[in-house]
Amino acid sequence: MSIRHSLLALLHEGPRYGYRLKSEFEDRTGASWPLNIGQVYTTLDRLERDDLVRKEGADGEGHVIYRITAKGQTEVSSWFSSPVSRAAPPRNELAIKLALGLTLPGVDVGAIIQAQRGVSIRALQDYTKARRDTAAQHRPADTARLLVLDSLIFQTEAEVRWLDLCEARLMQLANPPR
Amino acid sequence: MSIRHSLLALLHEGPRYGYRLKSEFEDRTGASWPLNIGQVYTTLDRLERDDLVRKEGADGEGHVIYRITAKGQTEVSSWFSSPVSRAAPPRNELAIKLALGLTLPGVDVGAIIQAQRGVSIRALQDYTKARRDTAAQHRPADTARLLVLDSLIFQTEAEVRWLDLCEARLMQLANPPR
DNA sequence: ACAGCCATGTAACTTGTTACATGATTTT
DNA sequence: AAAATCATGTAACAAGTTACATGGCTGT
Repeated sequence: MSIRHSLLALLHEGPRYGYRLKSEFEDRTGASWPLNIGQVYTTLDRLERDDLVRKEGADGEGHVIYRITAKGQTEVSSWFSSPVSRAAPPRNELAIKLALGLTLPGVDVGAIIQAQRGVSIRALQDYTKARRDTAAQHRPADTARLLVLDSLIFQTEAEVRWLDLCEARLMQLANPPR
Repeated sequence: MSIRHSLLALLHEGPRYGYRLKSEFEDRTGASWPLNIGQVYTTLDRLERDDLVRKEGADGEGHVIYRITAKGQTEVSSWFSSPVSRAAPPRNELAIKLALGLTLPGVDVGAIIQAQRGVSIRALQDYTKARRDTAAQHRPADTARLLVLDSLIFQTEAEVRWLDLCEARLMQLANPPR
């Protein structure tokens, strides 16, 4: 539901055409989450189907403009005002992999942890570099991109620390304290 | 692809029937990620379609048994031996919401942050309680469940700290340093 | 008798993803 | 002249989710 709501939120600011929605989304969230342009058009079709936006012919330059409806505005407001539910957190593929690997014979969990730590630390460096390269202006879009990068950095740091903990717990399992 | 691979991984240990796969998955990952039983059967159908498992009539008790194929075993091995890619991290709905909210007029980002912090801290308490209640035996399945809870705890802690940072950055934006 | 778990499935649906086709305009 | 970007769309598909239907078996 992220893309759906994101496009709707951007349309809340004013009528836009598809390609511009893609640009604006990426401008605000950075290159971390690229948005396939095809996805934009299919999502717009579905938003229109659900009466959240209306397709309007063409503007001066011949662009196909979409305008948010009253129902769409209600939807955006309720999206922004309701917190992201932590009742059913998204499945964490890494955690699942380690948890299952631990209980299955013939899986070298230690090797998985080490390989993953390498990947995560490299990702962390990339994010940190991207963060340095992001203009520290005080334009909202810059701040937005910084926040997204910070979020990825925090998440990845937590992942690395979790991997360390897993490794420690793994040793406990190998040498169980009597 | 998580569920697909999880079921395949469990079948790697030996032939199973659908309902048992659900139980074993939840036994190892805890109640954090419930697995809808319907999902198990549809996923098994698709695994069979892709020649990763084979449906075998019935065992002694009349259960519909699935057995992993050679192709399936290859798939499981490559899943366990390849790290989770951080090249295209899953979209973080919370980060998107804040980033967009920051650039849009009429969105009270401060309120979002506070509401979200409340939700996250409550989730953190629930996870911590669940962790205390989880048997600290040295059975692999217990360790697995502990690791999953630790993962959720680490992630949520990181989220709370990130929210604090967002709040601080928000004030900077409101009172830009000359 | 009733609730709850065990057990198997189907149908309809959602979001998201990719590949493809097409063409105009702009930059190198 | 060629490459890149702007711009719109369609078709096919994947994974995941829910609701529904069905029935046996077990414990209270």
